[in-house]
Amino acid sequence: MTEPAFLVLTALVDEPRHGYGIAQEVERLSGGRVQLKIGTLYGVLDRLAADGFVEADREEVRQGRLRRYYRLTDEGARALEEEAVRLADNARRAVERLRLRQAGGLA
Amino acid sequence: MTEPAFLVLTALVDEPRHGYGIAQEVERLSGGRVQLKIGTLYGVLDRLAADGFVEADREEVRQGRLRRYYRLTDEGARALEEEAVRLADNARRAVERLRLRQAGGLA
DNA sequence: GCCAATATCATGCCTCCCGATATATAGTGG
DNA sequence: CCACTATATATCGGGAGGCATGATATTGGC
Repeated sequence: MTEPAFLVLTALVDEPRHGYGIAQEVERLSGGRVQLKIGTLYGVLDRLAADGFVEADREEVRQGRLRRYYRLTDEGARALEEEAVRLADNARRAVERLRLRQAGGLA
Repeated sequence: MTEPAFLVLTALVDEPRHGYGIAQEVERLSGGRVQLKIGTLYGVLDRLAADGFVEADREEVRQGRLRRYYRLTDEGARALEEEAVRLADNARRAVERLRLRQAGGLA
């Protein structure tokens, strides 16, 4: 799973959000580092929907503009959790090795 | 940084390795989950070298076959560490939210 | 002559990036 | 009231980058 997809799923964990809201939440989640362009976001959402990880929640018309809300499916929550475990494992192993390297390099 | 690139850098933290050795170490590191094809691996190595994250260490001829060893540069070590922090952050935030969701869902 | 180990190359696909476009309403000037 | 523009949101199309995969080259051992 790519980082944009991972962050989109994370943004949908607590509540359904619409496209613009997801983009803003992803930016917030990543500390401003990841700023998904709107065009990028909808491609990501389409793929996640095709995988069954998110689904349409409802549509609202807010000030004449359509808002389509997406929510995380149970399958999406499972996939996100598994991916989070992988990321944490990868990070942990890299950090462990880097520590050993510094120790060895200084000796 | 993509996962293949991340794992290749991690595989080179402790000592220089040659192509086949990197592929085997990546498979071991990932618990058998990531099996880089040789063709994929060299593309990843080329890009990492272009970024200055790895460099050629030495070449050996072992049983008539060329072995080209690569080593991690200091810049590569820094990049790996930064990426590890990002991965850990992403994973931590996702897990936190998922926990809250379960708590909320069960209430 | 065939097999194993290792590296290189070519092709295609998938995902992302980015810019352009569509739409409806609110607001603003005439 | 009408035209124009700005805003919020969604959609579409082209292009680039990175990975997957299979084919090819090379050398020594059996």
